[in-house]
Amino acid sequence: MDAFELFRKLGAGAKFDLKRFGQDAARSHVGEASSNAFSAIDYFGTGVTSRSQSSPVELDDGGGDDNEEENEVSGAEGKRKQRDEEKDWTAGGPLKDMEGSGITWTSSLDRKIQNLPSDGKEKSSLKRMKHLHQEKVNRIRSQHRINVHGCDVPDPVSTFEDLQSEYRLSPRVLQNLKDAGLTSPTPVQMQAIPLMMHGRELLACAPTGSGKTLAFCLPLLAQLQQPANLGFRAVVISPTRELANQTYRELLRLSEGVGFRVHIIEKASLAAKKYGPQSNKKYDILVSTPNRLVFLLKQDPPALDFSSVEWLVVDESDKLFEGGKTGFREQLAAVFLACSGSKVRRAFFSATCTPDVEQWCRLNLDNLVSVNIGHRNTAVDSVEQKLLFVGTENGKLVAMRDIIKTGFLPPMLVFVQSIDRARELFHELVYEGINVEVIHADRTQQQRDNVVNSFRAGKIWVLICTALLARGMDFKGVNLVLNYDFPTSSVEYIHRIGRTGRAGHQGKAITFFTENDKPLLRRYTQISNFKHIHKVKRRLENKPPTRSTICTTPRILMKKKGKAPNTGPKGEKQAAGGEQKEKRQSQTAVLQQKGEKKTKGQEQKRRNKTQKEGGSEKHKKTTSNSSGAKLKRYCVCVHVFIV
DNA sequence: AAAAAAT
Repeated sequence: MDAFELFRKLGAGAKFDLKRFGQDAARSHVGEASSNAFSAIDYFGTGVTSRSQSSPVELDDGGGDDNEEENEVSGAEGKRKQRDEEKDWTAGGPLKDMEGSGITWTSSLDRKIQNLPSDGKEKSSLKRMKHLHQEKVNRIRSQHRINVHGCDVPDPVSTFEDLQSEYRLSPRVLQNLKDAGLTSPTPVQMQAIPLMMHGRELLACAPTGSGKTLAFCLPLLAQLQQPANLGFRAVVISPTRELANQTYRELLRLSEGVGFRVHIIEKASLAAKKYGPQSNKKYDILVSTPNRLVFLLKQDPPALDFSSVEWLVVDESDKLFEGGKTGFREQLAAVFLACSGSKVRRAFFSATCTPDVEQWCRLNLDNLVSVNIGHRNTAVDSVEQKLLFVGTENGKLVAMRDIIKTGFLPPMLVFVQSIDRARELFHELVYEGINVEVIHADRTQQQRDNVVNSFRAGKIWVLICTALLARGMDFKGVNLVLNYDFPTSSVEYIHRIGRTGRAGHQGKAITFFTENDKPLLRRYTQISNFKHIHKVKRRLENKPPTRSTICTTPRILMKKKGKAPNTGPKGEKQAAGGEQKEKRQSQTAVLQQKGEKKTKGQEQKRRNKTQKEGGSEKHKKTTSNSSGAKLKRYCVCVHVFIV
């Protein structure tokens, strides 16, 4: 097996994480179950939801990746019920209308059947038609690798137009879809949209870049129908502000001309006035990270009213279910509690799903439907994955410079493990004459926003980032994801490389690994023979080295964490600033060597602009060295690929 | 294990 093959395994997760992480997750929550506020029974047993709990349906995801879980349905009773329910929906049995939704689930075929005269002979032929219809539905599902589990599952929709005819999606929204260049639904959209339109609670698991955002945004718009002055009727929760913002923008785009009021909380302090209970202006849809919601809900009186929420969407649900002292889990629980309305429905979406999340959904959601697209917890095959042995930390830098020098097609995302390492790598690369930026949670929101915008605009070629950007972010045309630091789990790996190869496009991912990462790699892949990987190492070592350039580097990269004692955040920043200043001069020197002369006037102009944008000057200075035009030139003159 | 998340 060569490195490539090995990596396939890593990404495709054959033996990779499923059981291991499943067990880990289960283990880490054992102690919590009784005390954690999110513990299902404590939490929802308090009569917060008045819905009748249908008996849990055994969910067999077919992947066999949750075998270690105890089966919740015990005894013959449960089994029988499950069989009955399955029989019901696979036979395409008649369905109840959703209360109050006014939407009939009945398919067009069923309507036809109802309209026909019903003597005995007709009936039997109709039965046959129904059977054929069900076969067709099954074919569509298997063709798109849609796996559903649950009872009374509506048919998937094959076109967006069907959403208009069957679910009264506004024509304007349909037009907005078309304007955005979206012509037909992706598999997760085909199945999840009808489900949400029927008010069904669901857990949807679909690969990165497969259109999950649209899969919940469309039904929100379609089901809320039109703006109402009721306060928030739908809430979407995301793990990062960047993702929340992206979802918000998506909702704005889709609802353009429909008059929905979509909102995102920018500053919690301003939030209360804007749409607190006493405010006149009522928004329909809210997108936010959870903690600021908790903050607002906790105020006395609460600055937020979630009593009219009809839909609560939890994006990246496995992330938001992370427990522990500092995890999101408790925050999520508080938000759930605040949605006190009787008709609140919940939907969970993610590319990866832990048994933990699934079990919670199974126990707590009303008549859960679980949708899985393809195999669970796998990397998308539209990403060409490569694994590169670089020996040591220094080797990473060598290989990184090699990639930059040999040529690559920007933009590229570079993932590192920690904020410190992000800073360090940025300092290393700032002088390479490329457009590099860095983003992590320690930067100001203004800086973060600027970086994301510039990256979207193609002004940044290399963006160094932490896990902040690992999930959900949809940057069009990221050509390469570089895992500079080895990901700490398969789940993280899947999300990171999922920033490329989206929406059917091709992408590339390279992952560096060192001697130190081997145990991790071995653990993930259960591979003990590194013979072939050493070959890769040799190849790298035989390359005409760019070694002369690394002599300035090790000091920083080898630096141990927790280095300077008693430097608070402030002291640290100042120190970094000083360092930066010093280095900026040397950078200028490099640039001039390369013939990138700039007049003083230009320089000043740029600086002013930078300051107006509120970006950090040190960063902006490097990125603004190059405009879009220069980027193009770069793309042309460097040859496309690497490694 | 680290990152992210309110003011």
